[in-house]
Amino acid sequence: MSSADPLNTPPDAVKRSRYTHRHFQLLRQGSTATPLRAIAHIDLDAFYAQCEMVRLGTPRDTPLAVRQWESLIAVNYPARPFGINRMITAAEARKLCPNIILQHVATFREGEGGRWAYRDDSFRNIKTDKVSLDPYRAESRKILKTMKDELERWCTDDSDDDETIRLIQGLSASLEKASIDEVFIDLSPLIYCVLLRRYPELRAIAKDDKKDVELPCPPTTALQWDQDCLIDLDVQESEEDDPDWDDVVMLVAAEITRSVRKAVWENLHYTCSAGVARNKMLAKLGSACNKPDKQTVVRNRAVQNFLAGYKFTQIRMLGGKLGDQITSDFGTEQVSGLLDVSFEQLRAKLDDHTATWLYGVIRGDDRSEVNPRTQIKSMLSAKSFRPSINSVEQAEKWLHIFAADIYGRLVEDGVLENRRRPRVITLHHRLVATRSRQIPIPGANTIDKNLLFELAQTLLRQVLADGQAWPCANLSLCVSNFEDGVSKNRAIEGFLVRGDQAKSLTHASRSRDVDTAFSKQPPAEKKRKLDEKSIKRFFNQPLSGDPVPSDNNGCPQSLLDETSASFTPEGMAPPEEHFNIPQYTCPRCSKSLPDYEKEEHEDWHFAKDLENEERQAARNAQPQERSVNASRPTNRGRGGRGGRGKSEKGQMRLAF
DNA sequence: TTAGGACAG
DNA sequence: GGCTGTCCTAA
Repeated sequence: MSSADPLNTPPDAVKRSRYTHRHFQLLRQGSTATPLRAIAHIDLDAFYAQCEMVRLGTPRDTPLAVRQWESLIAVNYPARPFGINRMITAAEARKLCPNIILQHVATFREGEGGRWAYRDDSFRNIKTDKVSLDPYRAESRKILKTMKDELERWCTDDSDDDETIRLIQGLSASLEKASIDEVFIDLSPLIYCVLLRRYPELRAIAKDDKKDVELPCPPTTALQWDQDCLIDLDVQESEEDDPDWDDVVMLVAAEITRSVRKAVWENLHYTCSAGVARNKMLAKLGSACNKPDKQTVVRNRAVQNFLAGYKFTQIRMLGGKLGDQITSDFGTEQVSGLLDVSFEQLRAKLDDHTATWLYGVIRGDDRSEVNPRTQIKSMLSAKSFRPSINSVEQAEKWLHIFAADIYGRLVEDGVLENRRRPRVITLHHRLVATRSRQIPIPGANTIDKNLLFELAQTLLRQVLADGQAWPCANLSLCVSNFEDGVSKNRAIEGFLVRGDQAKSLTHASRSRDVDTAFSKQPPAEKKRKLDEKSIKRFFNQPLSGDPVPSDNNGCPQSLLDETSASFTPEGMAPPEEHFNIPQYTCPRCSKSLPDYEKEEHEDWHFAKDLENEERQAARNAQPQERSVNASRPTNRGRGGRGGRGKSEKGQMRLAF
């Protein structure tokens, strides 16, 4: 796309953008297909170390590391010049930097209730204490909440006129918690808002039906990049060229990202680094480029240059066995080395999906969605034994601690209020190889420490009966398969009965939470023995040079069409525009509806998504259709259903 | 549904 | 290396 040569433009022609009205409109729903998409990856700098600095009030320039037994699990930036990293021991760190603060993580201790505490002597008590990462989980929730609030601020502006309000109503950025210290944010809908406000010429065409007409060029000849780290442009590109809309998009994305980082700093005193780019893969690589406390922008015109410098094993999903196999198959670890390999050659060694994905990803094409997941799907409490333990009594002592740990976390998650509860409990046991046993958690019982312990005990007995159990090197207890509590199910069922098409889906809403239901993958055809299937979560859409969208989330091209009758829920849409009542524009299908029908309409989308999900699963013989696509709009729908107070309240509490 | 593995931070 | 967490697949 960056190879389009502006010099080919006839000198007397009006200069047009390379991007069309359609590309711009697709920003609105965060389509993966638009080249104007913008994703941020934000990564907390040495997160556990920062948590301890905040908790202890440590000056910013003081070296500090977080200790877990004799290991270091996080090292702050001031400590790094001393040669301290996560590979060395606490004793070695002390030698390298006598003044370093070595803060041990909080621990549970046998016989001291189910509460963790920071203890001066925990590192001497590896045999009786169990690590607790709860303080970091709590800080992570606060940070996410702060980020979410700041993003929310970009959605509304007091100076917005009615027209703008109508166009941007209901839009928000989706935020994916990728781990305890990382998030992905799909900034596309926010950028749509900002561009509409700042460039009235775009507003004028928002209603235009000539979607494939190029946009006018941005009314600027130079962008102010002085606050960000920029990746250099590809060789054939020049900073002297006038910016196009994708450059403007990146500039706004960087501005929003900066404001999110600023909010986290000002409210909570955490620094973070960020990458801004057109997709998750590039954003993630970008965030690691300038640390700490900086952000890096990978413009579209810099992508080839940026990627050429990487080993492909640094790209997500290629850091393991698959990356190793590719390295040996093609005799190179470099992205640039793989660029010389033809698609046919890739296909000769890899299955079609992997080959297609790899071919795209090393060229900067990644269509994976930002999945607005915030709820945790499993909780695990684990302990490694060195030396190994050798008796049921010892094992059960740990089961008590695991049960207390998990119970405490479940309480924070809302078990007491019946919002969510796990349905399965699993015990993992490791000798040399690892073995596990799982059983359902009886739905009739109230979950408490005792129940968890007794179930764990049952599992332990099964494992013991199963074969050799001692010595045991590692034991862990995990609860998973969460289901939503009654309040939420009632909400779901309440609207499921209105739509005939959704009736068959009742079980889906009952049996798993929304996130799980929509991230399920259809089975695919047989693969090579090497497990390369996990890669499929990146195959969202067939790769194609054609940027025209082919969303398969349930309202395909009709997203932009006024004639989306076939997707209209019976009796829900007004037959015509009602100009004198407040209108709501659905961010999913751009349909205008009276405000009072907003909830029902969103519920309908939700039900439709469930249905599509089912259909996708049934249609698994078609490898190009990935159900991953169904997840984002659905979850977006969830976020938008704030009017349905009960479910949303539960989610907020759970998430943050 | 169950058990186990890959991958990541 | 220890402790999490997510997603996927074979049976």
